[in-house]
Amino acid sequence: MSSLQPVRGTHDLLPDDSRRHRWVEEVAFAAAKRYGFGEIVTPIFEFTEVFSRTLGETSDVVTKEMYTFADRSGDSLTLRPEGTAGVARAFISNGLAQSLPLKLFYRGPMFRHERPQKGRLRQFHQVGVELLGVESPLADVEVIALAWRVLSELGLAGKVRLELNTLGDADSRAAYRDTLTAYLSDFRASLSEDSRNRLDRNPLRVLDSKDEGDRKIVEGAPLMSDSLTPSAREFFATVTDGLTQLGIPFVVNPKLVRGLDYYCHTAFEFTTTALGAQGTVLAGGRYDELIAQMGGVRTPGIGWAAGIERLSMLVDQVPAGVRPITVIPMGDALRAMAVAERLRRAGMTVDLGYSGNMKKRMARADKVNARFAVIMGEDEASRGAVTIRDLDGGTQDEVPLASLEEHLGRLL
RNA sequence: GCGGGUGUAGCUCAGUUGGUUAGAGCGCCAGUUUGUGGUACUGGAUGUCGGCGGUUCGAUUCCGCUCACUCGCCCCA
Repeated sequence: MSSLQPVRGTHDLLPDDSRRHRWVEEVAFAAAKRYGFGEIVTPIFEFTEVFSRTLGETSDVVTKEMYTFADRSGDSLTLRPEGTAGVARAFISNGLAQSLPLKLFYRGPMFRHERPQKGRLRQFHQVGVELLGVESPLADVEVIALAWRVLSELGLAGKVRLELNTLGDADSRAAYRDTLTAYLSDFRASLSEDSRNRLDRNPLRVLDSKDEGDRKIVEGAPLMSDSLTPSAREFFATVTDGLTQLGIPFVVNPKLVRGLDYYCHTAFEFTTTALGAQGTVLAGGRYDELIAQMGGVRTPGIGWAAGIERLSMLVDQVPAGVRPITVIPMGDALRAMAVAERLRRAGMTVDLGYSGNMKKRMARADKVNARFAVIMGEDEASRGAVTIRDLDGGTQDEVPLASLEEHLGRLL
């Protein structure tokens, strides 16, 4: 192992990648703000129990994917594998039950010790939202609408598909779990080994098994929708009606389940076929019992998270950045830097080479995609002037140095 | 964590049926043009042939291990 390689599953974002990454992040944040969300920034590590108690002791994330370590005082800490648990913890720590409903947006790195693949990293980045304190299914509709808005503004509306399901309330889930387990147990011997394990630990997961034999068995399985209590059924109907009224396309997938234990009622996923095995691009659901489970006052919540790397791979092109102005000195480089400073003070983006003759500096201007070059030659200097060259048109004009900002301002 | 594929210059890739100085295109640097770019032409630099070990007179080429990436499973954003 070479120590000059990045750690497995981590990645450097060079300026071009970074521009794309930030753009995705900013589009999401800007949309969230329009829906009334504010940003929350929580630590990237927490006490281990923040995650182990909320995500489910048996979930894969907790049992084998967390970066957990003892710090110098012996506390067990964990690099966050997802964002919701930390937001829930912050909600309790800060007594935010006083200010409901609460709309929070977050972004940043997450860590999971998985086997890396395309679209699956050990340090990856998410944007996400949480809406806390609203019992009504209208919250579900609005939060999904925001997700759809974000994806649309990233130009991905045609590339993703919204799948929706309900996991019901606690009573519905308990009832369904029983009937499903009873059904699957009859086929125990024919199930795949993975699914036999799932049957014991989290039977709902058998539903989305990819094993051929399992799928046949699952086809005949009882559906969640048959076990729903009347109120859970009505809740889900309001969500689907709401999405229909807002013109957001979706398909109900009765086999859609969630990996993390805290979900109930609405579960949804935006998926794509363009990323191989990593088809989920944005996913979320409702978690009414999470905060109570963590020891806070029972506060319903719903949210989603999206993987920035996965979104970035789907995005065709990001808007170009600002084109700079290049200042090219023929003689006194310090004088040029002073002029560059003047232009920057006036709000302009200015590139200034550090060396080279005129030809070199012009070539550099081209490479940084400069819009104009300000040429500071000795001839012009003697007249108190400077030349502005239009790099697209190839034309140039001499203007007084004193009014350079004004001239450039007109041209830009 | 399990199974398959790949690993040669900054990038994309060719090549060596095991044999002396390992190639192309793009990019980079310099020049044709000592005050003018994006084109063209000329020249130049750059590789522990992923790493370690083995077989061999000799390995970038064969074998083993390892690391990384990648595809599928698992899981998930």
